[in-house]
Amino acid sequence: MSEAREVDGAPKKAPMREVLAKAAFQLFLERGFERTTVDDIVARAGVGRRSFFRYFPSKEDAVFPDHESCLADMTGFLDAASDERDAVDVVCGGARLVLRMYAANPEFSVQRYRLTREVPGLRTYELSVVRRYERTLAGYLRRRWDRADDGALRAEVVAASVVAAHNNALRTWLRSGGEGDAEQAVDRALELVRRVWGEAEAAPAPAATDEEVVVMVATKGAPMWRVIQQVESALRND
Amino acid sequence: MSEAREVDGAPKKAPMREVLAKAAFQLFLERGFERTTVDDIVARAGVGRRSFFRYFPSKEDAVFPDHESCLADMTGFLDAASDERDAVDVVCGGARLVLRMYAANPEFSVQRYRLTREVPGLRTYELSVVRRYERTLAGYLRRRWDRADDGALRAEVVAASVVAAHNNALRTWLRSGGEGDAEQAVDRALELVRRVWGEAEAAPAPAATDEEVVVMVATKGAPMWRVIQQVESALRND
DNA sequence: CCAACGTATGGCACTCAGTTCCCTCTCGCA
DNA sequence: TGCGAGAGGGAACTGAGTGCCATACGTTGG
Repeated sequence: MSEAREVDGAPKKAPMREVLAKAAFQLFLERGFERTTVDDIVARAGVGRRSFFRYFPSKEDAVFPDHESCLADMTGFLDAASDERDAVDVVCGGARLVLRMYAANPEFSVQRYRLTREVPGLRTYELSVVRRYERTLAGYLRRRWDRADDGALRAEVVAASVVAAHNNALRTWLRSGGEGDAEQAVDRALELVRRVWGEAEAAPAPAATDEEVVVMVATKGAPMWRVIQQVESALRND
Repeated sequence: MSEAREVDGAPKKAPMREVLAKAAFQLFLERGFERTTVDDIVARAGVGRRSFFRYFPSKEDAVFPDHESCLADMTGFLDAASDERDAVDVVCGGARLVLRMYAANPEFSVQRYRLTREVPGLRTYELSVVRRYERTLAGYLRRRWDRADDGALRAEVVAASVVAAHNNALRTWLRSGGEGDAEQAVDRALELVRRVWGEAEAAPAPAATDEEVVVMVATKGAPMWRVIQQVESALRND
């Protein structure tokens, strides 16, 4: 279907930024990223070459037109989060925002994923984007854990873990061609991180007083992460 | 002191790659990275422009001349590691290799750090280098955890955690100007990861049979990472 | 001693990303 | 009608990176 609907009388001229992004992406799919020049893009979009760089600081930016606003969303989300909530939960919520952006346009996301996998320059660019998300999450955690021992260290490790878990689930979903429930897959991956680093339990913990204790027994050779699972299920079971 | 020693009779002509790297780094410190052109570098090195790109695929590569060999070292280290060892321990050992490369030339590392901080292009490039280390570590863990539940996910999360912990300690050391014991600082940071994700205990566990059990008691509201500390000290205390 | 050959290097010209500077068009407003 | 601002167009420039070929040097073989 055509994307230029004129429901409201006057034909809305599509904003130049979107025209450029669409023309660029088409060409990238047709000829590949490196074999497409900026001149090709502006020729197809029917605009001047200078205009491209007014809307995208680099050719790579045209492949990720929506990350800038998503980063702003994440910043707003973290700023608005209550300090009562478990900091790790909040950060996982921030990661979910990114996922939702990908899941909103499955076919576009999958095509872009395939493109990015094959072009080293795009992989590098994507890294710098991901890094900004990670630094945003780490900054939030550092503020929350200001006074804690090794707060800064833990903040960076947890932020990296959340990003890695998110990306693992996201990439699995993208590789599958966008089949299945991406959000559920990411939640499952993030659960691994929350179980290890979260301060509070996922369960609402209805009337548990601080006096309550839990006793657990483990065999001495058990792997730590399995012990953690046991501890967690024991703590959750109220 | 001069670096062209002639101990063995014939004056050894320094290899072109090092001549170029040295000339490039000098100029980057004097004028900054972006205000230095490749022509400037080859002029100072006294060689042809084409030779620069024979030894460095890009201008950025001249800032990180030793990462390629360090990555090869890490790959060799992981390939040679015994499968008996705790996989997380092995990966931490791999990260230590990188640190030792930085610690071998403190003043160079510190100057390069300051340069990298200020130049976005170099930051991005460094990201892609770090990513290759991370993927190497994750690949090792994935092989080790092939048959485990969520092996691939855990591999990526642990690799990201190790890299984040390493980088946190490394950057703290670099910011300090290279004072203090970098290796000790990194070990301390990696300990946080090992405590959470390591399968075995650091202690040799002399004659502990699998029948031995440990009992621990925790208050119900305690943060998970603190519970882990308790479990770990209980398990260690044999 | 010379020829043939592989390798290391220099030089030149080209493509293309990204920038600078300036021009034109249009729209809103006085 | 005039005018200022902002969006877009376009020529020219810088500099990274590549392709192609010429040159120099050391080595091997006759």
